[in-house]
Amino acid sequence: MLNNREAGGAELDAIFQALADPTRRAILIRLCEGPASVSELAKPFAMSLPAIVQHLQVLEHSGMVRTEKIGRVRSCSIEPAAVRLAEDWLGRRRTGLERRLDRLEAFLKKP
Amino acid sequence: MLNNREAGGAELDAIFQALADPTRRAILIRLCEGPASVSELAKPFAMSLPAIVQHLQVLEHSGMVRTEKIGRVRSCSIEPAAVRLAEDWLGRRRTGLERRLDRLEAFLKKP
DNA sequence: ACGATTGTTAAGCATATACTTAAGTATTCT
DNA sequence: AGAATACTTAAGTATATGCTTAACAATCGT
Repeated sequence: MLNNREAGGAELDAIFQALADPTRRAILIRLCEGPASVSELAKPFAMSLPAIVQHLQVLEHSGMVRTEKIGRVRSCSIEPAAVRLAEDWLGRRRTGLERRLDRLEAFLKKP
Repeated sequence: MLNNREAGGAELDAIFQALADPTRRAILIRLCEGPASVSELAKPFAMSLPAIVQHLQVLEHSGMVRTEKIGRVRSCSIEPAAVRLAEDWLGRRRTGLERRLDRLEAFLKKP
């Protein structure tokens, strides 16, 4: 049987899982502008603060967000390396596909 | 409040959700090699056939896989456009981040 | 010290996910 | 026709997810 290492491992599980929710994607978009506190992040949403904290935990567990508590405020920032992990996985699929389509094209063009 | 259009919409929900499972990612990897039937796809896994069919339904709902039944066999193939949708979303985050880091760098280098 | 701010913890709930087994349907082969 | 193949459908189950409210810390400004 295939294990999940071949498909990219538990790290990608957590990353794509985190990306699968629109609230979490919106949080990531916001964090691309720069670090923010929990309540700053929560402000745009019609959702309780604990709900946002839970989303942040999912994002942190995925490695795409890092948080640090200073005094009473927790500062959240994005971790580009983890984001790139997901992008790279998709990129590898695409290049695999392109290779295959090139071979197909070459085959069809044979004299 | 932010709606999920700003975060990319329900289409991305389904795509990232589909990507969040290692079995489904392994199926996608296999489909990059070319189309396959349901039981061909199922063979590498220690899982019942209905379980694989359910994974395929998730993938199909995400738009990343297209299936067509011919006779008694259902042929599954990958849909590169949907895969690219996810990659592009991540790419936009990265370029946003890079722009920001460039601005930061420029600021730090000011005389 | 006191009150406001900022976040945390816990419990509960409704729905969704990832499977299973058992029984069915449609095709193809002989 | 009858048996084998390739799914399909249905029903059940265990765990995970996305929220909620209520009550509890910790820290900061005055």
